[in-house]
Amino acid sequence: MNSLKQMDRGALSDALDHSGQRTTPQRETVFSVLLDERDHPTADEVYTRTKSRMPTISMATVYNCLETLVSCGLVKQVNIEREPTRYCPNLAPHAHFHCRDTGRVYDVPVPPDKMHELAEVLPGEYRADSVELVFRGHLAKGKTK
Amino acid sequence: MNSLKQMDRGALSDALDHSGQRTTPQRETVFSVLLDERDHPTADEVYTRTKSRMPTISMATVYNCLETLVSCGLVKQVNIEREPTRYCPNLAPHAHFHCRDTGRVYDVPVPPDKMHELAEVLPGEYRADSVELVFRGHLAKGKTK
DNA sequence: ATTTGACTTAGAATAATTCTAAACGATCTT
DNA sequence: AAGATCGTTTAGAATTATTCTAAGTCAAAT
Repeated sequence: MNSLKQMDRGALSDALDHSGQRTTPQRETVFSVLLDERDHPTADEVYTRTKSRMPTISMATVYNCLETLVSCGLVKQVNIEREPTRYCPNLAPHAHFHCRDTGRVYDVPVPPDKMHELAEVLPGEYRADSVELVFRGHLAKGKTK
Repeated sequence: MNSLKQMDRGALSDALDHSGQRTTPQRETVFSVLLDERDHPTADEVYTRTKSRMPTISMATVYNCLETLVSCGLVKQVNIEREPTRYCPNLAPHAHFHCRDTGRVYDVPVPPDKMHELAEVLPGEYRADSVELVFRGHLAKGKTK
């Protein structure tokens, strides 16, 4: 038994079904790990956390599960500066803030109209289907959030 | 002899001096390679191109030179999706467009006011010193530019 | 029951980048 | 000018995130 809420369990099996893939205990557990702590963990961190709930899981499986979740649209990869890929179950459009001090990554909500304005800078021949926006800097004193 | 214009040669030695580093033939040649073809080459591509002008240069030196150029502010690293780091001598603020078909990366000029508007989405506790904006998608038919 | 095919697993392989330690070479000291 | 100094270059080894491989597992379908 993992800690997926009924709603999330449904979303998971729907999405997997929809892309012709199976719901497995490993996939459920990895998904629940991502939902439980939304701090943009790396594959390695996901592995550690998942292993504590399911000690037999392997690193390869964690990579496989993460890839599966990404491919069926439940999870997004967040890549910053060639650091290890991070995983994020926040599907709402948002930007990221990367703290130079701690290396942590925070979600930054972006109003939809701002997102559209952004697209305006693109010359006509470019057809963008995704936009990635990353801020880098420091948090105001002491705020580790 | 490399193909640096007098202006660029000056900018290079100024920037190097300013950061307490030396102007060397290797650094000049790598810099000229970046200026000559602004297609966001990877370190490997820079190595190949540089080697054709300076056959004795090593990969490690190319990495060193690139790092040096980045550290003194003449070149920017462009990281997209954990692909190999690309190098870009365009210092004007700009965004990037990453073509899913060819993998090529194009510069997209961004009006300064748009850049400022962007910062507005950041909650107060975040102090950003850099913004990274990447569009991904396809080029309108046939345009390889 | 057997087969099928997707999934999981451990470990090997890959590839970009960094590290290491030795050699080089220009400038400074005497 | 000879020698010391110190930043730079070099080849190759090391690192590390990720992917690949091939064998094993398991649940559903025949």
